[in-house]
Amino acid sequence: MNAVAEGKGAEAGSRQYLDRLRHSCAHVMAQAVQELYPGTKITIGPAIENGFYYDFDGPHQFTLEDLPKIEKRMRQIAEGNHPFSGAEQSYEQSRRYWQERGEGYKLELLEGIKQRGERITHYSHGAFTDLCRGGHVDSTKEIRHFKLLSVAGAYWRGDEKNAMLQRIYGTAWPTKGQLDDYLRMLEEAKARDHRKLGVALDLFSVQELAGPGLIFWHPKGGLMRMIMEDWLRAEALKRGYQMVYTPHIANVELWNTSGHRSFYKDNMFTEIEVEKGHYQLKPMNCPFHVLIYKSRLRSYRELPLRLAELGTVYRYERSGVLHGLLRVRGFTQDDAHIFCAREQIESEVSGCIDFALEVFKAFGFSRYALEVSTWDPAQRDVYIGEASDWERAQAALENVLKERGLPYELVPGEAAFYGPKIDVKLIDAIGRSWQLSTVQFDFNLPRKFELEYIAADGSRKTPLMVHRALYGSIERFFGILVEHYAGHFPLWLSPVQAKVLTLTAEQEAPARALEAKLKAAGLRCALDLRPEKIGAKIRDAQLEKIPYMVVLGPKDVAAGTLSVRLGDGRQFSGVTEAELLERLGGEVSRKLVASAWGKP
RNA sequence: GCCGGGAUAGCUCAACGGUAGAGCAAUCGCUUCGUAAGCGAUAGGUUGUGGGUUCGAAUCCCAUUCCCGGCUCCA
Repeated sequence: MNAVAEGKGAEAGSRQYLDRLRHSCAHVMAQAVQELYPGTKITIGPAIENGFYYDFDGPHQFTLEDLPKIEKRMRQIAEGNHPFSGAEQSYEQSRRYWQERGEGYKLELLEGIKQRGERITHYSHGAFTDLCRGGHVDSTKEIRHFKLLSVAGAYWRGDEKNAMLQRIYGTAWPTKGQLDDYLRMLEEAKARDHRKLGVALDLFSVQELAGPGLIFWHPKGGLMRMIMEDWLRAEALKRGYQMVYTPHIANVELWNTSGHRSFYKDNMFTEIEVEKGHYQLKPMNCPFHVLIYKSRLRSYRELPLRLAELGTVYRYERSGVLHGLLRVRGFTQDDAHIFCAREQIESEVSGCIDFALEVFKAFGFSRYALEVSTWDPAQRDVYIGEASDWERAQAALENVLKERGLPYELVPGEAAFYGPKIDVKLIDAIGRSWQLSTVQFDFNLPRKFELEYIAADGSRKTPLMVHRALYGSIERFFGILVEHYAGHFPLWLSPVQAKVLTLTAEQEAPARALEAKLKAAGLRCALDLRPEKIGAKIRDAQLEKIPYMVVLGPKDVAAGTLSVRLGDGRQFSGVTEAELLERLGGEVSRKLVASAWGKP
């Protein structure tokens, strides 16, 4: 047996070290599980984004209650200070080893390794050995700060035709501080969960009687959505988009022409029969915008033609994947399709990126990650369209980002079959990333629908089509906003911007007058006249996450000024009505979150 | 769809084979009070739904709907 050297150049805390630590932790977990639950078969146990998992198959059905026991055993193993060591094996050696132990999944993996002609290595620590390509820490004693998090089902090799395995997830970090930070982040994420806040703030609901994945926007959520839509429409018009409306269903012939009936069939709701026609709910808006384009002969002078719509689409999603507002069956896309000439693609893509950055800024996202998904030239046949168009479009996508100095990741082979794209992942307030905005080329539909325009030289040409969505889905974007702000929305989005709280019944008249003035100034204002103590009124307003609380008591009325409390608890006294109005108005127009306002 | 876990008052939860309860919210009174919960009363439930076991089911069994954690997929 030849010892295998591990590449351990990377320093502690690096991505490589984290992966090694977590993967090592997975090995230790596999050992603990096999000791505690004899007869459990091991499969694979990789490091992932923030931790690791191991998939098992066995007679014992794992539950959350098992985790502390497994953790305890893991600690004992880790403290044993067992070095990790690897050794190359012959195929025969390895096969015998796993056969003796009845580890069928390992034998299957071994066959794969053999077929690919890769080295077969076994890695061990203490009494435990795994078929593994390596990547471990030096010793189990480095594994100290970890926690098992959850149990879940997972298909062997991710294929639903295969056996369902049991997966245990965990997280591991080099220091206690990092582990605690991560666990705190998970707690924080739980507290901000848009599904919880959606109920607490009365924003939206899902109704069992209506069906899963269908969203009911309540008055407060609906108002916020309206503000988001109005703002986006106004921005779109400024940028030369033209708003359109299209139907929610269309004859199946449309979907046959577009190709959706073949490549998107599994995600479409089934047919509705009406008289002699068959119709289907739209899963995408694209073909509708294409039909508007095609409604008459187009000239190069009209290009770029930017058609935008807040288009509601319906997609059949399998019941198990639905998730609050983030994954639903009916949702509204801020969809636009830009029809342009080849020489216009760079400026159009640039305009889309510009618009996207404006959206992020407006909603307080300062961090994002960009991905350019290109084709895999080795698989030429799976893609539609001319190679020259692909190359040109991909170059345009990259050039725009380069010119702006925006860092991006190139992901070859990730393009849709109909065109390359830029995806934007937003990073929210607690560091999680969300895929939202997308700018995609579509080489399919212009061809399928035989789109054309008359060029300057009188010839007929096929336009290029760029599909772009910035919010992506209003439902999803809204859900992310709720979590990003933890329900403390900036003033321009807050359903109730200010609430006037009276101390005693004496202040009713001045409070009503103040409310009227704020409303006249276009602010969304509420009034709390209940005969409750001020502390109770403050508490209720805080729980509603109202950004401005205006307290009106006898002293304020006598002085002719107001006492203002901000959502973050800061208080200001002696504020005049004019100051309050100016402050609120300025904050709304500049889309700021409540910030410094002199000294309390 | 699949694996696992759930569903009790508007919300958060208790009761786990023997008459279904609490806090908050709601309603009605009293209290007029200075920055996160004043006091009292009232009302609110075919325990998600349908079936079964049992003298007796929120509790045990089966089916079903929806929700949650994942797999897969994605806006």
